[in-house]
Amino acid sequence: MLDIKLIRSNPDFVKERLSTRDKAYSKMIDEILAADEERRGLIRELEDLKAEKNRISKQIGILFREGKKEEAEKAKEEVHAKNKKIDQLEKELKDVEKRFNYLLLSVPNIPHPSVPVGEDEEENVEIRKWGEPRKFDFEPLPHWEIGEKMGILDFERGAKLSGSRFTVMYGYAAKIERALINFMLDLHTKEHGYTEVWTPVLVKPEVLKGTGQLPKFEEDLYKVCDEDLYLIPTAEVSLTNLHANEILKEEELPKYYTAYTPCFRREAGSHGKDVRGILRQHQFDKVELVKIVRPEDSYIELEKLVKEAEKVLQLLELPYRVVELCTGDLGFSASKTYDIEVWVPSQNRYREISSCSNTEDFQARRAKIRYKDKDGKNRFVHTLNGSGLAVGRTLLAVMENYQRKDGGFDVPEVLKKYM
RNA sequence: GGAGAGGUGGCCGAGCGGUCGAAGGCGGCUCCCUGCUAAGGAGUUGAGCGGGUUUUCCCCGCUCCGAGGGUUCAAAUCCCUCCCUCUCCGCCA
Repeated sequence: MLDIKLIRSNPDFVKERLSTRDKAYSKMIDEILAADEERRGLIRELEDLKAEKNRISKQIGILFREGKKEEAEKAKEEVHAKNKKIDQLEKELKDVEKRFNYLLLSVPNIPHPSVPVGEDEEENVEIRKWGEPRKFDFEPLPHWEIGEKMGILDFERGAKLSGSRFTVMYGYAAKIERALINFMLDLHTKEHGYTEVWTPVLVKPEVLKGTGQLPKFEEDLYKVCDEDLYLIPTAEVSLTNLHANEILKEEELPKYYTAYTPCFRREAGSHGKDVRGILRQHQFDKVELVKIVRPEDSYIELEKLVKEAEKVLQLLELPYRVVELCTGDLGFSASKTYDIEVWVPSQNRYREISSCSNTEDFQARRAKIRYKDKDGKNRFVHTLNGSGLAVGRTLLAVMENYQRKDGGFDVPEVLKKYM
């Protein structure tokens, strides 16, 4: 959520920055300003009325004590009239505020000035590459063929149980999945200073509002039908909201959290995309990294975060590249995002395996995560999140990059002690 | 799921329908005292919003005592609904 005071005081700046994402936001800012104007007018009127009412009410107490019954009764009449007006204005205010809040919650974050301007992923900028894609002396197979031949990936039974984009893994695949999770968590907790967290995967709507999935992206989420709970699309949701509605002490910052959780996404709107294999599933495992930091540290922390995620691929010896997302490809809550893309031999291209973002105070404002600074002032923290990494996609990358001519594949050295 | 108890400021804990944003204690901060430390003394210390003034100083107002409704001129205080925590029972991985 953007600061309404920023929108109010500098609408042209906000419009200009948001138009790098999509031109349509200009109109939305105007609507917000209009609603804000209306809202504040009502508040002013209401507060004056309430102040007056409170004053008279206090008088009534005094009058009764002094035995001045008639005067008190007269004053009551006066308050009655005020209450009628107050009720009416409050109803109006409620409506305006509902509209205002919805609008404000529907505006995406402002891209950082360093973010390249562009329309879509075509204009993302490659920052660096690591490793050399392997030259095969045979035609590399896609992971689904390797998996089916080995009998460790079962798409048919996945579909039988749950429908398309659900997979069953047996033996080796299941075991590597588990090994990868342990390997990643160990790396981040032992080498990078993260605290391992285990969280619920069903959360309340306000939690999803905090990180920006609601109210705008409800169709991407799975909702439980008998209760007001949603399955998390990423552990970023539960980790970031750990400190919702809290005022932290400055000394407590930064906080580094990592968690393994399954993630659930409806993948509405991606029909026909990546339908084969385990690249895009409704349920997948991910080890997530979340940082809660002081505003002045957040961009240094973002660079560190990307390196920490990259480290996983380096140790697994999987070739990858880092790209910076352009304004048009930036996620809703992000100010700046680096994607890490791993080499996928069967597709002869790099595919996203991690996304690392600084949301600045966008989520902090929504979730009300603050800290008390040295002067005793409450300020919003900055929050960051990144995949460290998407586990299923890592498994797929291992299977394809480490495949052998005989149809099997090798296990990366660092994983062997986890097997 | 059943029975009972309870949800008040960073924490603990009082609270009669008006004088309660809330006693008291702890903690924090500032100052005094002290050679240092400890002890002692004085003061101060919630959040959000709107407005004024203007900027990082303050002033005025509104709202907030789990959440949402209701009664009343007036609710932390009375009533209803919901949520959560604790104890006991039941059920269960």
